[in-house]
Amino acid sequence: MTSLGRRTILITTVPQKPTSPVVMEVPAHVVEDEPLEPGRKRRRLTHLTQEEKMLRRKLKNRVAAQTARDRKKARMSDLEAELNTMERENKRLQAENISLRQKSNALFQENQQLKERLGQNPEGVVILKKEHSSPESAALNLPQQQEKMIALSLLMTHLVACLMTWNMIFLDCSNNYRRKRVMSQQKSLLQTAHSNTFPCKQPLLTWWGPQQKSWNPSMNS
DNA sequence: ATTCTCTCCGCGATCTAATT
DNA sequence: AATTAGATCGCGGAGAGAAT
Repeated sequence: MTSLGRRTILITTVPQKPTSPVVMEVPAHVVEDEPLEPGRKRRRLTHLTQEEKMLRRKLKNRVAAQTARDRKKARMSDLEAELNTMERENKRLQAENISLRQKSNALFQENQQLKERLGQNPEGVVILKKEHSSPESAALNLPQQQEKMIALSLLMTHLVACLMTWNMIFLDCSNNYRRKRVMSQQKSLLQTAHSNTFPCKQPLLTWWGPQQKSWNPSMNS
């Protein structure tokens, strides 16, 4: 226990709105806590009267309520920042997806044209006849076997390119799907911030504290 | 001037977990 | 099991600013 003098406690939590701050006269020994003994989490208040306990309770509750509000505000602020970041990323990925689809279509068209020029049948078997040899190879006087090899390697290159492009699109789509699911989880978290039936078993966010950007509690000192 | 909306705050009730 | 300190929730009052 410390001094027995009375102390004026001035509580102003919102500096920009200093409307009628609560001024209370509280005996110092009611609110001034000595450090807890090691291992102990709660202090005994046997040295206080019932009235002092009520007073202390009100004061502590007031501070706790303000702390809880600050904590909630910080959580919401962090969630909103994260939501904005994810929305921007989603837009970027959608644009990239469109661009990749366009490239894939262009490559597919080019591949079709090359197949037609080579006289390929639907099963993919190349039928090269002497009268179908290209004017380019005729001009270069390339042997028919050599022309066949070039045509085959061109075909293979384009097929591999098509395959890679489609693979990229598939991966991109699945990534987008995963991101959308995370975003919807975040939104539902915003809506049920204080619900007891929290849907995620593994919390996505770290707990409120000095490690967060928005840590700026307007605590009563 | 009055009404409406938003934000902040304090309080009582209730819940949770530590302590006796 | 009962008690109790601390945390959280929901409500209502007060003030500020916008809308009418």
